[in-house]
Amino acid sequence: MPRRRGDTREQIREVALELFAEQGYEKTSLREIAERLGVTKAALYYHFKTKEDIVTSLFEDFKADIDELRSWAREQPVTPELRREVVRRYAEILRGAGKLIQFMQENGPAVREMKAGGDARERFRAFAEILVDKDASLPDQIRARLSLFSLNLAFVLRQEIDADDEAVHAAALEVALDLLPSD
Amino acid sequence: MPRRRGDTREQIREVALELFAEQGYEKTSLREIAERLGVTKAALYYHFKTKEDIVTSLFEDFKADIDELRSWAREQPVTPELRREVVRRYAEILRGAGKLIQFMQENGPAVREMKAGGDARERFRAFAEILVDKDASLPDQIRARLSLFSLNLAFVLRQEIDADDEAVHAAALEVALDLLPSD
DNA sequence: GTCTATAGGATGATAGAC
DNA sequence: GTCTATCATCCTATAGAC
Repeated sequence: MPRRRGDTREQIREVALELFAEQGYEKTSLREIAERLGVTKAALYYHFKTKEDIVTSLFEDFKADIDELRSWAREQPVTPELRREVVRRYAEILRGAGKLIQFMQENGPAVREMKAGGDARERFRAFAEILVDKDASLPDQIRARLSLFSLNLAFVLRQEIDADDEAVHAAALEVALDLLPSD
Repeated sequence: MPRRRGDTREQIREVALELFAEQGYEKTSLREIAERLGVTKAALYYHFKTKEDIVTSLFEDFKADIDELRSWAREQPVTPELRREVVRRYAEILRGAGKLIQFMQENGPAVREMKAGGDARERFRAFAEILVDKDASLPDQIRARLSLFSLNLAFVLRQEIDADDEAVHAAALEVALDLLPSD
């Protein structure tokens, strides 16, 4: 059965993300990705210039979503309600990006060294500055970071807590909103 | 200048932890560790049977501290004050283990596959069950996990927030205590 | 677009001399 | 305890045929 035209690139992305999230970036070889797809390594190199290029491609949609949210937020006056809305929208973006978040979360050293990873971390950092005043107390600074983190963490906790994804997600969002400065 | 007797094993541990935390487990080769110490790879293999064995050794003190805290906690009646005290003592244990925590945190896939790593994660999981009732609400479940996590996270945030380590640590502890169920 | 074949190198680990 | 030398295996990446 032949692969449908234009499908291969997308299939590489899917399999790569799956493996990167599951067993890590370094431990996942291009040979393994190719084998799962029933092609050779050389075929991968036709679609992506390097291994890192696959990661870059994986981050693209996520980066675009985050940038859109950030530029929207920049146009609004900073109020407690804006902050809550930013967290809600951020949570919505994360929903579709579970494996990417897990990959980012659990492959710090590898991600840090890649351009796309550094960009994503920088975006994450920039969000914290929307959620809390620069001169807020240290505990509030930490709470704001933890708020974003609680959403990321939901993906890890789902495996540990016995409850369905929808419920965990809703609960994580509730916790995240509680962690914002009350002003 | 000759190395002092019995020092080499300890020096290997120090350099390895430094590199594992900084650039990741997989990206750190035994050659690199040996080079930093001015010895050869073969010398490393005299002190440790495998690369994973170095990690096992790194986790040993931490595991002992955690086990002691857990068995102490088991003998106490579960009250809100016990929970707060457990978090305080956990925070104290983490203080001396910054790089190990960072390594654990940022090398999920590698750590997960190693016996010592799995043990450490299991201990972490077990702590959550002391901090919150099994039948507590889902948000409270998440908050309890996030409480422990906030302490871990302090080590990462120190680099990002402009404040001295002592202050960040104290603030992280305050946030952690706030996240416990109020009962 | 996908293949075979291979370059060029690093890696974890071991054997055996000193 | 530390060394030299080596093994077997894996890796990313490329050249060139089909």
